[in-house]
Amino acid sequence: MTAATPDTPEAAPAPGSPAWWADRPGPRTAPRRGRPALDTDHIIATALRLVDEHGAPAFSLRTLADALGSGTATLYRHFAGKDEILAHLVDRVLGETDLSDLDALTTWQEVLTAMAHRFYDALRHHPHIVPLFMAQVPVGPNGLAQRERVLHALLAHGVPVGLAARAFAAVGHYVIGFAAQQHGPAAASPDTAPQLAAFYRQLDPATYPAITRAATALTSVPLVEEFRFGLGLLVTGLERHTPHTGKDPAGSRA
Amino acid sequence: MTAATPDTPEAAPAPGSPAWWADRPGPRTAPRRGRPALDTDHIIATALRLVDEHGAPAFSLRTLADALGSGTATLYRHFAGKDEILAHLVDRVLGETDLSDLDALTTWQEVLTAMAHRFYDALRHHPHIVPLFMAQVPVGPNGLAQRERVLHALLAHGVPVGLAARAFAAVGHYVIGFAAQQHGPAAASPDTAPQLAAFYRQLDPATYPAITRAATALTSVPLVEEFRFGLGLLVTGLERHTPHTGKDPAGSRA
DNA sequence: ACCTGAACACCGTTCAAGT
DNA sequence: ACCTGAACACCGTTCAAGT
Repeated sequence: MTAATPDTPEAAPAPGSPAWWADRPGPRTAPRRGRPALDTDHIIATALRLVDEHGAPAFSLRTLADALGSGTATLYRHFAGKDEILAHLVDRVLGETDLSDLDALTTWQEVLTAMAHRFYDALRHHPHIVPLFMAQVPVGPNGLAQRERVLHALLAHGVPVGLAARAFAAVGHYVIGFAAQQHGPAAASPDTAPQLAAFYRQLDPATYPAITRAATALTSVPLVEEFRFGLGLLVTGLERHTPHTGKDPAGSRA
Repeated sequence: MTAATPDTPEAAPAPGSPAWWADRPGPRTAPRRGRPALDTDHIIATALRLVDEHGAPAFSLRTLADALGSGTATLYRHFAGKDEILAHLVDRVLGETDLSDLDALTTWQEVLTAMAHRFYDALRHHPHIVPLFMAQVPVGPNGLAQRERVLHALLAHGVPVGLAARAFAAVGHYVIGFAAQQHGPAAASPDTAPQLAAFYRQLDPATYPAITRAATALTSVPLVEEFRFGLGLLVTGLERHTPHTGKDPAGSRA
């Protein structure tokens, strides 16, 4: 906050927002002396387990406190409220994605594709968390670390910096949108595609001719194949914007 | 439910799910005789206004009933519960997008681009609704009508049916992902991009060199421009998959 | 000093009592 | 027959009272 935004009251930044994360202490781990009754990491890990097992609607501070053998008031000694706990859940899920080997890949296309698939896998592992990714760019410590790694790898492969940033954003949006609609919490079964196809085919072909045609044609296309397809579109489109593909062993200016 | 899914209890389909919409009465408008104290459309319109004005967290059946001059119990005579009302909200927002002129466009590229921009505009008008698009494919009556129109237009321009379905899905996922992260309810200001850029630039360049480089390079890129960029990637990528572009007046085999 | 039971003002949902 | 006030079992959050 240097000088801009003069008349905004900005009473308190919303948990999960950039301004809020900016006020957090860094990635240091043990801020409290002695042994607090409850460990912050332990709280978040338990919360994630509860959401994974019983779904977000069943998650409450009371169930969390019960699982920890504590009371709800105790949670407020570690977090400002429920929203803050949820923001930490999002960042923890992002932290489960290992992108440390991204620099070893040989083309920027592989970097983007690997990043998309691993992010997608993390979201698939925690379908009930997906809605929490809505509504803001995840800029917690883990989210920042991942973003840094991907951008670094793209830049290392000669992708112009503006293109790298927009490519990261476009792929990220695609992955979140895909995971949300195909693996969201409302999907009781691990694979809703067959149900959706059945629903489309059951529609009246007279009123929905194109939908029913498409549904029949799409029978038995695995979800991961559809994911790969859309991702391939983005990568292919990006190749048109790069000075050279990055695959070519002979640099353009060597 | 013909024969499959033998051991699933499937007590009641979740509101908004395909199975749930399948049980809804069609788009007929006046199912009740006489004049009910509360009109269904009026309830949804009021609910949408409340969510738009005060945000989803502040929306409750009690505030809705108050705005209608009624009691919460009365709402249960029109809807099974809050989730059902929210599912109708999603479909109503989709209904605000006018796609009736899609057939007049001359290329499938224009069809996809127009569809994406109009869908995006609808979501921008109702940022608090965006999270509700998570977790399921919107298959309410309006959602189906839009899907039918777009698929029809794509097929009319010679796009193979399998490609049309996957193109629709990929673009839809991209739009939802973009709108969710850039215009979600947590974004108090109408344009969070400057805030995000400021946040990135304030980071320590030593620990986040790539992010800070990218943030500086991306200063003053309008959001709509970034949206257009990712959308262009998808359309460009799709052109590689089509037998002929549909723009070229001379067919590839004439 | 640190923790927390119990209360507060809500919430979605139900149902017996009203008309 | 239709509607709904009032209750039910929750929720996130707070704070005075405990140790």
